[in-house]
Amino acid sequence: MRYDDAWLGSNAAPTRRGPRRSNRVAVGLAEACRNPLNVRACMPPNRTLATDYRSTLNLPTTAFPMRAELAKREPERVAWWQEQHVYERRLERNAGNPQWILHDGPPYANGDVHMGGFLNRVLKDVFVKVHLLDGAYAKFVPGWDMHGLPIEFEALRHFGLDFHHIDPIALRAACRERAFYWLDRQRETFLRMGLLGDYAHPYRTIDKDFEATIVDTLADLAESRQLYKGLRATLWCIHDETALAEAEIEYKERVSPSIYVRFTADAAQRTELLGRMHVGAAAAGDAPLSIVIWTTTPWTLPANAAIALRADAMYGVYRRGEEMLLLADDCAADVFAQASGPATEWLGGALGTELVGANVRHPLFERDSLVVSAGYVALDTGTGAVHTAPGHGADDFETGMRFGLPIRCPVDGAGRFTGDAGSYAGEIVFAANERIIADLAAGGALFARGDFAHSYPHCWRCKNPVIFRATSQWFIAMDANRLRKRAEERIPAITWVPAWGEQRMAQMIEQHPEWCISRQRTWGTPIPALVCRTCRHVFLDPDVARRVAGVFRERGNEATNASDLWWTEPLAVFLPENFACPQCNGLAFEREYNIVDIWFESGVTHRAVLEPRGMHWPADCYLEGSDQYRGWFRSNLITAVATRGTAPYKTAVSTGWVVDAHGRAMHKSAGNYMGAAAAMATYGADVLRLWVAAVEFTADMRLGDELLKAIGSVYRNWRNRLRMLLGLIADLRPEERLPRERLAPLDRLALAKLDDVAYRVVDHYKNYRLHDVYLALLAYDTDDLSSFYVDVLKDPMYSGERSGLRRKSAQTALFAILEALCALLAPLLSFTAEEAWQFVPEPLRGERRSIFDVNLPHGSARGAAENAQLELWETLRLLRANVAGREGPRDFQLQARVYAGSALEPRLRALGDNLREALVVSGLELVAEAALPADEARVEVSAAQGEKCSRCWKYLPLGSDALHPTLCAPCATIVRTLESG
RNA sequence: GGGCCAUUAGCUCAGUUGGUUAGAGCGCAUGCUUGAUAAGCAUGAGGUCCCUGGUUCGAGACCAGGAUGGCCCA
Repeated sequence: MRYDDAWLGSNAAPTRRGPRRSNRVAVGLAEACRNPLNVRACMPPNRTLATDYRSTLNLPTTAFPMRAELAKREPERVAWWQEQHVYERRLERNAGNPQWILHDGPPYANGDVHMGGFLNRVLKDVFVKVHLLDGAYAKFVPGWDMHGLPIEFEALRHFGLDFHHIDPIALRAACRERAFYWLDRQRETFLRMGLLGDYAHPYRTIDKDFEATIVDTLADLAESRQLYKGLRATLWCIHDETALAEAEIEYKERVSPSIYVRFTADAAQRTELLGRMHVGAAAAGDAPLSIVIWTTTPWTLPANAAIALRADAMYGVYRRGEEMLLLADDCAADVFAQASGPATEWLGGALGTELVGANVRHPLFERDSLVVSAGYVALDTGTGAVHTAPGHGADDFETGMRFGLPIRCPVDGAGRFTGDAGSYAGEIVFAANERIIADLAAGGALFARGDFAHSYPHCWRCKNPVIFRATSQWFIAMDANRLRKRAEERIPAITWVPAWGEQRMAQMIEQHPEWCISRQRTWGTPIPALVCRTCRHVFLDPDVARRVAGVFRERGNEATNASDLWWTEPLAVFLPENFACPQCNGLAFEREYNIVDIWFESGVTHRAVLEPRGMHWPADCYLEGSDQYRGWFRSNLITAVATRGTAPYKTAVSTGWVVDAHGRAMHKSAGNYMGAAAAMATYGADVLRLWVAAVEFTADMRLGDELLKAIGSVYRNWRNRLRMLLGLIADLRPEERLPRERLAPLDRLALAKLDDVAYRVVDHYKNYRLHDVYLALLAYDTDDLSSFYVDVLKDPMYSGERSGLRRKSAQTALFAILEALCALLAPLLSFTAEEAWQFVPEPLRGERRSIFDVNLPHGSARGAAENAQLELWETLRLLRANVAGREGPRDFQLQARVYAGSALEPRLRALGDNLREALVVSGLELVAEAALPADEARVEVSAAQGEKCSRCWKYLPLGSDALHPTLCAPCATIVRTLESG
C-alpha cells in the first residue's frame, strides 16, 4: 500500500521533508496562532480568554504520580505483596491448571548479589510470572547451594579458626551459620528486586531431606554399578598429609633440578623404532637408540609408565657420537646445546603419531615405558617427549586413563617412597632427587642436568611445595555403562536457547572426564562408604546408604546438620542386622569420611526438589549463565540420565555475562563492579528490570551509568503513558463499558491492534524472546498509542459529551488497553505495573486487587479478518502521520480531503466521523478516486473553514448559540447542558 | 593454545532465502504545544555495518584469515 501526500494543486513528487505551504492555507493566521504571545490574535474580539471553557472539558485526571521515587516506593510494594499473599493467592487460583515449572539453579550462599545475579533472578522471575499470569500452576521454589570449600574457607576466616585444630562437628556448625547468614542477605536482596516465589521455604542443599536425597542417589548409582572407587592424581601436601583443592594452592617460584634422561630401547624395540623413524640399518649401525625426556621432578621417574609425544610434531633420530637420540626436531638444537659434544647427524624422522605404541626400557627399573600421544606436549621447552607418570600429575593421569596405563604411586601420605619404589623406599621424595639423579648417571641414562626456576604449587597453609599423588577416589563412570552416550542422546530432544547451546552441551558431555565426586574436606554430605576391617575392601553398599539417608531424614532437625550423624553416631546405627562384607563376610567395619563434590549436590536438585515439592519432573525450563553448560546444566543432565534415563529439563536457556560500559568483565578489584543492592538504591529495581529487557540477554550485556540513564528515560516514557491512560479512564464505570460490536469503528480497530500486539508479545515471552517483548511493546506504545490513538482521542475525550457514547466507547477501548498493558508489563515492570493497577478505579479492578490477579490478554493470531482490520488501522495511522508531519498549520487548523481507491473508499466511509478524528482535522471530505489503486489513499489538506471554537479548538462555524458566540454548535449544546444541570 | 559467542548511529538493538538510498527507540538539535507539562507532537543531524581478502551482476548478510571483548577449558 502506498500513500500519496501530494497537495492540492501540486504535482510535485512528494518528499518527507522540506517546506510545504499550500497556497490555500491562510498563512498569516497560522503564523499568528503559532505564537503564544499572539493568542488573542486568532480569537474573536468579543471573548476574553479561551480558558473560560476549560472547566467544561473532560481533562484527564489521576493521582498516579509522575515522579516514580522507585527507591522509596518499591520496598513498600514488596511489603504489600507479602501482606496480601499475592503470589500464594494466584498460585492457589491456578492450582487446577497445567503446571509450568522453572527449576531454580541454586546460587552459592557466599557473598552478596552482583548484577549477574540480578539478571539471572529477574529473567527467571519474568518467565515464571508470564506463566502465572497466563493461568499456569507456575510454582517457583528458589534454592541455595550451601556446602563446599569456599564457605568452609569463609567460615574459618570469619571465626578465626584453624582447620587442623578444630573438631569436624564444630567446623560444620560454623559453616552452617555462615551459609545461613549469606542466604538471608541474598534473599533480602532478591525480595527487594520484586521476585515472586516460595521464598519463605526455599530448598537448601544442607536440608536433611536434601542430604538424604544426595545419599539416596549415591545408593542408586552404586546399585546400577555406575559408581566406583579408583585412583586419581590429586594435589597433596606431604607436610599436612592432606589432599588439596585447586583453591588451596598458591604458586611460588622454586628452583628444581632439571634433567634430561635417556630411555634406551632394547634390541627388538630398537629395530621397531628405527623402522617407524625411517632410519636404514646401515645408517644406524650398532649404535644404541634412546628417547630423551626432560623433567624437573626426578622423584616421579619410579612411577613412569609412558612417554608422551605430540601427534602432529616431527621427531628425528640424531646420531651423536656413539649413540642415537630420538626427540622433536624443534627441540633438538636447544637440547644438544645443554650437553656439549660432537656435532650431530639427522638420520631419519616421523610424525609423533607414527610412534605411538612403541616401547623403550625404563632407565631405573626392569620394565618398559610406552610411547603415547597427548595434546599438551609443548615444543618450546624440553624435548617434545614428556615423561608420563599417571600417579603424579593431572595431565599424566588423563593420559593414563586414555591409554590404559598402570597408575603407579609408590609414595605415601607423608611423601616417603613405599616398597614399590625398590631401593628408594623410606626416602622423602624431594630428598631422593639427588640419589635418583646419581643412579641415572651411574646407569648411563643421564644426558644432561641443570637447575630450573619455575612457578610451582605450594600449600596455602604450611607454604611447603606440594606433590601430585594418586589417591583413591569415588567416581561416576562416564563410559562403563554408556552414561556419556546416553546423555549425548538426550541432548537433541531438549530445546536450547540460544540454539547453539545444543552444540555447546554436546561438547561438554563429550569432554567430561570420569567424574570424581569425592572430596577430602569437612563441609559437605558424606559418601557413606565402608572399609572392611578384615580384608580392607572399600565399598558403598546401596542398602547401607539408604539406611544412612533414612537416619538423616528421621533424626535430622532444623538446627543442626543432619549429616553430622555420620560423624557422631556409632556405625552400627547405619548397618542392617548381620551385615557382612560382600567380599570376605567380615563383620567389622570402619567408615570413610569423604564428602561429595558440591557439583554432585547441585546436580541432584531436580530429584530433591521437583517431585518432593509437588512439581512435575522433568522441569519445563532451566535458566542460567552460559558458564553452567559446564556446571549445573551438565551435572543435572548426567545424574538424571544415570538415574532416570532422561534429561530433567525440556528447555535450557542460557544468559551471557554482565560486563562494564567498555565491555570488560566486572571485578571488585577492577573497580567496575556493581552490586545489586546498591544499584537498586540508585536506579530502582524497575529501571534495572527494564534494562534486562532492553539488552539481548543471550549475549554479553553492558552496564554503565550512561546506559542506565537512557533506560531511565525509556522508563519515564512508559510511566507517563500509563499515567495518561489512567487519566483518560478515571470516570469510567464498569456498567458503562460497551460490548465490542457497539464500539465506534476506530475503537474496534484499536482493539484489533491490541489483540495483535498482545498475541505477539505473549508469544515472545513464552519463547524467551524478552528483547522482542521490549521492542514490540515500545513500538506499540510509541507509534500506535502515544503518537496516534491517544493523540487522536484527545478531542473526543476532552470536548465530547461526558457520558456520551463516543466517549464511553473510547474509554472502553482505553481501559482494555490499559488493563492489557499492565498485565503484559507486570512480568517485567512488576512494581510499576502494580502501582498503575492500584490507581485504576476500584470498581473496574473488582476482585482483582493485584495486577497479579489479572490474566494475560490472550490476543489473537492473525487471520483474514484480523489482517483487514490491521491494514485499515495502519492506513489511518499513516494518513495521520502524513498530515501531522507537514510544516505550517497543523491539526484543527486544517481540513482534509482523502482520495481513496475503490476497495478502500467504502471501508473508510464506514468509519464515519472517526475518519476525521483519526486525521485530527476540523473537516474532512472523502472522495472515491478511480485513478488510484484499489487499496490506496492519499490525503490533501487545506486551511480549515470556519473559526476556532474557543472550547474544542476545532475550526468550525461559530455562534449558533447567542450566549456562547465563540463556540461551535456541539460545544454550545454541551455547555448549555452543563449549565442547566 | 583450543572450543563456543559477540562486534551495525553517542547508547541499546532491528535488519527475512544475498537485491533500491541500512532502520527503530533513547540521547542530541530545531520547531510546535501550556488541554499528557519532570510530559506530548513533529522535523532534523548522526553510519568505514570491527579489519583484510574471496565468492557473486550485486555482500551488513555467504566463505577464509585476522583484531578486540566475553564464557569455558588447557
